Order: sequence, then structure tokens, then C-alpha cells
Amino acid sequence: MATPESGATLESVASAAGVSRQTVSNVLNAPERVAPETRQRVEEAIQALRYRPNRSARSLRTRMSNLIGYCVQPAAAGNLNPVLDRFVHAVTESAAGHGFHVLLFTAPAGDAGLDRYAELLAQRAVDGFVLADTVVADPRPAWLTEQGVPFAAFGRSWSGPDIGRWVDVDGAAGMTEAVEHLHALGHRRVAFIGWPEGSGVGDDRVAGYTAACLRLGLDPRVVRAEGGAGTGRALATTLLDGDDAPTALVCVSDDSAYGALRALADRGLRPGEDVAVVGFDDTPAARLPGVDLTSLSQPIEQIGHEVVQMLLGLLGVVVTPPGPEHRLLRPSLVVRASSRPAGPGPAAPTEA
Amino acid sequence: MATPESGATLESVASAAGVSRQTVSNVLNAPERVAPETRQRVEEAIQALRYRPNRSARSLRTRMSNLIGYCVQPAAAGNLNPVLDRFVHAVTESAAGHGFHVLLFTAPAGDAGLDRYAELLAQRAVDGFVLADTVVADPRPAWLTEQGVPFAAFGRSWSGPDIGRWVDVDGAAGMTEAVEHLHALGHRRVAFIGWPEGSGVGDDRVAGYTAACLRLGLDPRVVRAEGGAGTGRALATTLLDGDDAPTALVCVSDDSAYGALRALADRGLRPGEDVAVVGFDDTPAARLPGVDLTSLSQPIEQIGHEVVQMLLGLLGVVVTPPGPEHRLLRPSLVVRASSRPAGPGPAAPTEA
DNA sequence: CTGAAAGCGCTTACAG
DNA sequence: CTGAAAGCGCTTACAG
Repeated sequence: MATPESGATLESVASAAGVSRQTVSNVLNAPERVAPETRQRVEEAIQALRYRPNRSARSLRTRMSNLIGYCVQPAAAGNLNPVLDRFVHAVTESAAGHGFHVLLFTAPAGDAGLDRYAELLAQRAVDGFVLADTVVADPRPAWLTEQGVPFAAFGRSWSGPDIGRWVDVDGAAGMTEAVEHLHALGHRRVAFIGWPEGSGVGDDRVAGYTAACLRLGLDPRVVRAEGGAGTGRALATTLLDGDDAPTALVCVSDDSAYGALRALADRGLRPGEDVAVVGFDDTPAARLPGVDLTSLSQPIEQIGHEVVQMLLGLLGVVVTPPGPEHRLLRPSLVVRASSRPAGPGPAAPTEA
Repeated sequence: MATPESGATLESVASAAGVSRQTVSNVLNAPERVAPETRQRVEEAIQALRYRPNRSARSLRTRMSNLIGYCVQPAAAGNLNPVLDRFVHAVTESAAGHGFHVLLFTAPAGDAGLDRYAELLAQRAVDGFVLADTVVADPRPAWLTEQGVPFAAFGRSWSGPDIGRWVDVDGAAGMTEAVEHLHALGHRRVAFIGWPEGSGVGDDRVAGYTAACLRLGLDPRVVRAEGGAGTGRALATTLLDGDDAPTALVCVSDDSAYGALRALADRGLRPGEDVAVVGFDDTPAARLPGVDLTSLSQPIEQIGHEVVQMLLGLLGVVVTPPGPEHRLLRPSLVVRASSRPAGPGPAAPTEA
């Protein structure tokens, strides 16, 4: 038995409707050219046969695959951040609205991975790329621009001139908001737990912290180390045990913040009451009972949507207003117990 | 300027090498038919022009898209489990080894989503599907089988006859191992924090727990509730405050286990020393400092690889030994502090 | 061992 | 408004 999906072609629909192939094609691609009664007859035949245009044939003819390439990174071990999961979903959904799908591929980081992009292009397997995880000295934006390949990125092109279209999160603004929040709660000794200089994302975030401190008359105090929760714990320990211990810790990531919370627990300090802690990313673990970490949440779904709009604009699929090529979206501060004194009302935290 | 990728076709390679189109095609698809010196000449032309066959053209002709469909679910809010991230990566990588890519799409759950699968099939956009997140009463395996569509699943077809090919994790075996581990440490009152009956995965896991208890002469004690850390905390609280409180808690998921750990902390009990806790999934948060949750780790990369092998076998792309249509892989127990008394040597835990 | 022919299913000018 | 023609780039029998 033939399944409903197996057979229909332009040809079979045409003969069912008593017209020629190209009239059926016109009904699909330029309905205004077809007389209403003819159109209806054809549409009925399409329905009856459950006809859908063959994608390969259409792609061959139009020179558009209607596929967007996206490189999946191996999830870093111990990565707490399912942000890219949500991003991929958002991109897939936004693309679907325009008849596009996402094609996944893998590639090594850096220059070595460029070959995979070139391969896909040579095969005309994709019409363009969505990039994520752009890093300092990422070769992709420049290379794709050079090749004339349409792309849009989640993340700035961190090095050199700011090329290509991108959407990113304003990490600096987020950290500024965090400091303001802590300052409003009465904190005056607010330290920052960060990554080593040179990481783009990390530098952006610490910049926002520092700017806010200076504006509010606080002393910026930054400690840095590679890594996640383990080093966050160590850095927080040093701060808390030192002279002039901070009453609040702003952390470059939730990961570091989990380590900082651990350091508090180690010495019997209560988060939010004795020392406030703020993270970045609003990872799922942040709302675990007993963790309750204040964090900056990224508008991932919106980012996915806007990246797709940018790319489809480049492909001429959607007409975009001649807007900016870059978009910086503000993260939003989600306040939880780690930066909120217990009890009713905004109690004053420990002061200097 | 034409980029290297823009131009080359079978035709241009052929004229560069001084042969006909189909000889070039033969070099690619049936090299043994071509004389060595001709072959080399053609291969040099392919290199020089950086020729890659156009995928659309090839697909149109061969009636194979070389694309595997995979449906991305919206990440559940508060989902701690980046398991599918790793799975998708593994599938993509395994597929790449055979010239296949993954095509992402979205679909609503249940019967409503079947249309999206049908659409892709009608368009001949994919050759088959990889399924994940199969649930009880999942309509997909039966429907795809009925339509004669190749697919392979991560997860059993939980209801009705066991149709289609799948790879799954042996949750029962994992839980049995957890109970044995706790028993060996001296625990005699081991309770299980589970999900309500009827969830497939949950039922499988509790079955392994119960079987192990009976075999070891322990009294099975199961409490159940929908949900994650919040309910895990509540269930654990009830157990710990009741008569005959357990000395060990086996949890259906890490999520529940995080809640259970919270319940311990609430009442000043030390994990691993006063009460042991074991989770399932080995989520990244399990190894956070101060969490150190013992958990069952799933061999996700292997699952992804085997699912792809099964699917490609169905498609005739790889010749698979006529092996079983189903594979059950054992999770491995990762022992951390939550089920290990502190201090040197295997100290005896609290006993009845 | 190599090449001429047919055709996969579609869309895009272009006649009528 | 509708249809005949050409062609996207490839592969697969099939002659020679």
C-alpha cells in the first residue's frame, strides 16, 4: 500500500486537477497569477493527494536549501548551563515560521573547524549559519564575511573590528544592576569574583561591576581565576577570611556563585543575611530549594528569534527594516534569597 | 571574485580533467570502475577546484536526503538535565561519520505533533528519525512503524507491544546497584523517593529498587509525588521525621535527590554520614562542591552512537550484524560523599 | 574502461 | 490566464 506521503508530485497533482505542472507550481508560488476557480481546483487536488513539494528538487532549482547551519559544541563536562539548549530550540522554532530548518554539524574549535563550514557551503547544504559561543579571536566571523557567507551570531565578534550581525547580552549592564541592587540593600563592601582577563564575556561583566562601583562611590575589588564552582569557592574563601571582608559577592557566573555559596556554608555564614551573593545566567540550579541564588537571566528566546530574523534578512527571506546590525539585550535580575535578608520588609544588612 | 566554493560542478571538473561528467561521478561513487591514471587526473581536478557534489542534486537523484530528523523539545523550565544536549551532540557526530546530518524541527507533544513528522516525510526532507523522550502512550513509534518510516529511539516504546528499534538505559539495574551499594555500607533501612506510578522511566527505576530490597531482605518503602526538588524535599522530610526513619534515600532522579539533601540540611543531618542519598542522571550539579551527590550516570555518548547505527542500518547505509533490535545499557554508579562516610576507611554508618 | 542518454521534481522566464 | 520548454546538478543503467 502506498502511504499518502509516498507518491504525489507536481505532475500527479496537475493531472488530478486537469492542469499543467506549472499551473500547480504557480498556485504554490504565485497564486495571484492563477484564476480563482482554477486555483481552487488545484488546491483541492493538493489536499486530496497530500502533496508537498520535494525539498531537494526545489532546492536544486532555487539554489536555496532552506537550511541554517548550526555547530553543536560538545557539552563541557560539568557545564551547568543549558542556555544553548534553549537557544537552539528558539532558533529552530523561529526558523520554522519561514520554512527553514536547522542543520546540525560538529566542528573542532578555532581555525581547524573552518573546513566543516567550507564543506557545507561547497555542497550547498546550508544557506547560512547561526553562530553561538563566539570567543575572543574566533576566526569564524571574519572568515564567513570574507567568503560572503550570510550569518548571524549570538555573541559579539570579540576581537578586531565588529563584523557581521550579532545579538548579545549586555553583561556590563547586568552587573551594574546587580551592584545597584546590593547598594540599595545597604551593602558597601561589594567584591567581584571573576575570570582571568581576556575572556570577552568575563571582561564585559567585570567592566559593568567596576563602573557601577565607581559611580556609587564603592571600592572595586576584583579577584580572578579560571574555572567554575571549585575556584569560586577558593576565591570567596580568601575574600571572606581576609581583612575588610566584603558583605556582598558579585560573581561572573552562577557556577562561581555556587562555589561562593559553598564558601559561606563552610564558615556558617547565611547567604542573604550575613553575605549577599549574586550570579549570572540564572541556571536551573539557582532555584533549587536551599540554593535560591539571585542571578541575571538572559532573554534566550528573544535572542534566538532576533538572530534568525537577522539571518533571514540577509538571505532576503524576510524584509527587515534597515535596523542596526547589532543588538544588545539587557539581562534581568532575578532576586532570590541569596541577596535578600530574611523576614518581612527590607531589613538592613550588615554594614561597615 | 568567485570564492573557491561558488563554482565547481561535475561538468567543470570533467572539462578540467578532460573526461566526461559521469566519469567524474564514477570516481566519486564507484572508483573501481575507473582506470587508475584517469582516476588520479580526476582526483587532482577535484582537489584543484575544491569540488563537492551538490547535496540537493544528489538527493534528488538518489532519493536520499542524508538527513536525520530530530525533534527538539522546549527545555522544561527548571530542567536540570542537560542529558539531551550530550545526546544530540553524539548523534550529530556519529551521523557525520557516514555523511549524514541532523535536521532539527519542533513539534507539539502527542498526536498533534505527528503532522510535523508527516510534513517532513512528504517533502522528503529526511530519511528517517531519531526519537528521544519517548513516554508512555507515545504515538510516534506505532505511527512511524505503520507508515514504514525508518527510526530509532533513545527510550523504549513504553506502551503496547515493543515496536521499533531502541536503545535505553537499564534504570532497574541502576537502582539495584544503588541498593546493593548502600547495603554493603551497612544500611538496612533504605527508602525510595519516586514519581507517581505510570511514568515508564519511574516505574522501571522503582522496580529495580524493590527487587534489590527483596533479594537482600530489606523492607521496601516507597513514597511518591510528581515533580522535582521541591517535592523531593517534602517527601524526604516526611520520611526523616517519621518513625523508623530510613538511614538511606534512593531517589528516582538527581532533582529529587537535591530536594532530599535539602531536607537533611534543614534538620542538621550530614549527607553520607547521618543519612546516605543517591540520585539518578549524574547531572552536572551533582559534583558541585558541597553537593557531592552519588548518582547513576548514563552512557549518553554510547547511546547516541548506537541509535545512529540502528537507524543507518535500517536505511541500508551501514551493514549491521543482524543484532537485537533493542539494547539496554547499564548506568554506572558514581560514588560521592553523599553515600560515603567521611574519614579514612569505610566507617560503619548509623545502624538500626 | 569511458561516454551519450534519461530522468529525479521542481521553478522560472516566456509564448500563446 | 495557462502551458510548452529549459535547466538546476547529479546518478544510474546502458552502449560502445
